[in-house]
Amino acid sequence: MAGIKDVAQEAGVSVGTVSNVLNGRKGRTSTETRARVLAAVEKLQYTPNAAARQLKSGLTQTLGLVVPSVANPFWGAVSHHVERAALEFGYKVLVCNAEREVAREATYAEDMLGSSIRGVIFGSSPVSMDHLRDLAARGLRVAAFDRRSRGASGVVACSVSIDQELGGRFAARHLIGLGHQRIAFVSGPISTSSRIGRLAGLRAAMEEAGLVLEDRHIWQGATRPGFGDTEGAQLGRAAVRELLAQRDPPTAIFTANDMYALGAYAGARDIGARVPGDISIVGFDDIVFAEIMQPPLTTIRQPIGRMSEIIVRRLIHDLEDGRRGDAGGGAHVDITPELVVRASTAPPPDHGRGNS
Amino acid sequence: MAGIKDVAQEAGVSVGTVSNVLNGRKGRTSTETRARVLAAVEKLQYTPNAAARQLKSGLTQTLGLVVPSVANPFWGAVSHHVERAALEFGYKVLVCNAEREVAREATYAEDMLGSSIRGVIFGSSPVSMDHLRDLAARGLRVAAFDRRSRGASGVVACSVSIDQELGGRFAARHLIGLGHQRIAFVSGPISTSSRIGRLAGLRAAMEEAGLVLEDRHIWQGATRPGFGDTEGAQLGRAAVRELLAQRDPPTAIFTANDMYALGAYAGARDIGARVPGDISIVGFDDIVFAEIMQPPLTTIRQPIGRMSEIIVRRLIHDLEDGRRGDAGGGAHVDITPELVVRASTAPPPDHGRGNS
DNA sequence: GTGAAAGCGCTAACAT
DNA sequence: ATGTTAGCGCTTTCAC
Repeated sequence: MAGIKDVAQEAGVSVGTVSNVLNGRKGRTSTETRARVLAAVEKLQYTPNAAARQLKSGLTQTLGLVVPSVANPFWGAVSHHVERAALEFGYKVLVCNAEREVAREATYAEDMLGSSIRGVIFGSSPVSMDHLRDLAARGLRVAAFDRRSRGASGVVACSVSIDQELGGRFAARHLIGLGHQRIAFVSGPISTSSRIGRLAGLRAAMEEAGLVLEDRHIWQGATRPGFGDTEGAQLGRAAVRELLAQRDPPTAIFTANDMYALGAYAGARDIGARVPGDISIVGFDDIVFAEIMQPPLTTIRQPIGRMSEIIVRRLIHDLEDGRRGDAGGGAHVDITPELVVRASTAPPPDHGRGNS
Repeated sequence: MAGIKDVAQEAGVSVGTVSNVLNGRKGRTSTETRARVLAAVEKLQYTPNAAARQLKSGLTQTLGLVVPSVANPFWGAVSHHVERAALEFGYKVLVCNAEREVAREATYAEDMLGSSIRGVIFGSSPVSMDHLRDLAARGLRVAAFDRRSRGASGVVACSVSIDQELGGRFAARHLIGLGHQRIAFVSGPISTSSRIGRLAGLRAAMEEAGLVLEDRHIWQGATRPGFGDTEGAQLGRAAVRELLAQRDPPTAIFTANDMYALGAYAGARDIGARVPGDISIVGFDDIVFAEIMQPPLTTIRQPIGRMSEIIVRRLIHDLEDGRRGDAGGGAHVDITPELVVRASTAPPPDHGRGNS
């Protein structure tokens, strides 16, 4: 591995000069020297050592992104958009897959601190606020994606999310408008603000319509460790089977994300129920597969391209302003979600016979 | 950010001692000193600076993983498994998303070289062998996943892949056994060894059965830059529409991966063709969605858990043995793929009327 | 315009 | 058992 010294020697100049042509202001080296240095760099296949560079300068042009599960294409898409947005500012992004395990999230955060990464975007996940507070106290700029910075002002530098509750309302109103009265909520652990919000929206809209969301219709699956890839789909599948086995089964299901919804399709098929004939399903996120599924899934879309851009811009701005503490502390941007009606929803089977 | 000096001062010892208790052999510090140091670390929330540490030691416990597209859950799953396998050896993995762009792949590789990452696993993608050769020459250990190290012995330290051609044969034989005679191949650019191999297997099996794979049945979509997330699905969708519009349309389609197959479902639906009634579809990879789709997709499974483990183990072993050059140069492990028959395949529509 | 030299935070010899 | 010190490869004043 060639070092800067080798380059300097090869070009017959000092290391300082090499460093200058490589990243000092333009006017500080003669065209001729510069050419010689560049030639040497080329010849020696020199790659600057990032560790040394950042040790000296103390900062990295890298953002961390912690996502709960790469198995969910929603987060794959988020990674993609965040990466793209960061690139425009000359930043790289280090994507960490926490697999919805708090311990891994913590480990990664620790690593980042040690890697001079100064800004991290957390995707919705079960990490505790205390933990984030701790990180923030140690100098890490924390941003939240798809997760509200509730309460903890000063901890989260900025956050973006859609209005989760509104998303829940959109789904509920659509279903209620179709004539559904017994709507179930299917989710993994309801412990993130996004899931809590979605459920709250569903409940609120139902109550406004004079309906009640029964406890037995809130299906909350446990995340089994190592469930990995198939988690969401498996959970959704199991949920439908159990829900439809009830005495007074729901006629519609609203799921915490599209993965559960897709799994719900499989569950419905398992027991011979048709979507949307026997059971209507509304998902959340609008992942690529939503449109391709048969029937195409009605879902709540999150404009992740825009959201990614906003969070990246804010975080970097915040980082480079360098002002600690209160500055933009807790600035939250709320985005309006969008209901995408496709073919997984229809009036309930008994519609027009027993109701209204 | 507290440094090792602060800790030393707080604990009333020297930096060397702190370093020792943090990572020197156990016996070299008194229990009492160790306790004081640890207390100081705790109090100051000290996090060792990774840059400095690796600058000194010269090596990182980090592997790079370059995947062609996080939008394809197959690669999401691979990331997951590689990460898990690496963790067992105490390694982290830096996942890079090349988006099937050679330039990005190159940029990432450059970064890794600069970050003291010494081993990188490349997922199948269109990078040129020359480029890899260059990286290898500069000291990076290169491993290939799902891509054969054809020709270039000495460049790729190790590689794992399924026997692509055999996979193609499995798909073809299944289809031929069902009575299909006109089988199409749907893919993006056929430029990776994996795709080339799959196509070759299809062709070989057809020829063995006395069938011919017509050129017009090889649908090779161009990857449009920025097509991003939906690339595969979109391509598959367009392919089916075009293929079925031909005068003598294929009765079955074998796709280069499941994403294309899923898109193909949508394309079939667009033109009112039923799967498998009017057109049979066989995918490749067996991503989570394959089972959930309606109808469940017949596909060729790659045992990625096992493959990830093998490649990680080999790469790390190779890295730690430190022997340059010939050592295990080009060691390739071939895994047998598996045909998973589900419901997207059936005899061709005219079966029993015009044939055999 | 270019060279010399002082560290960045840490580890590993080497003293004590 | 602990302290001292010399760098790792680079950037960056500061002289020349």
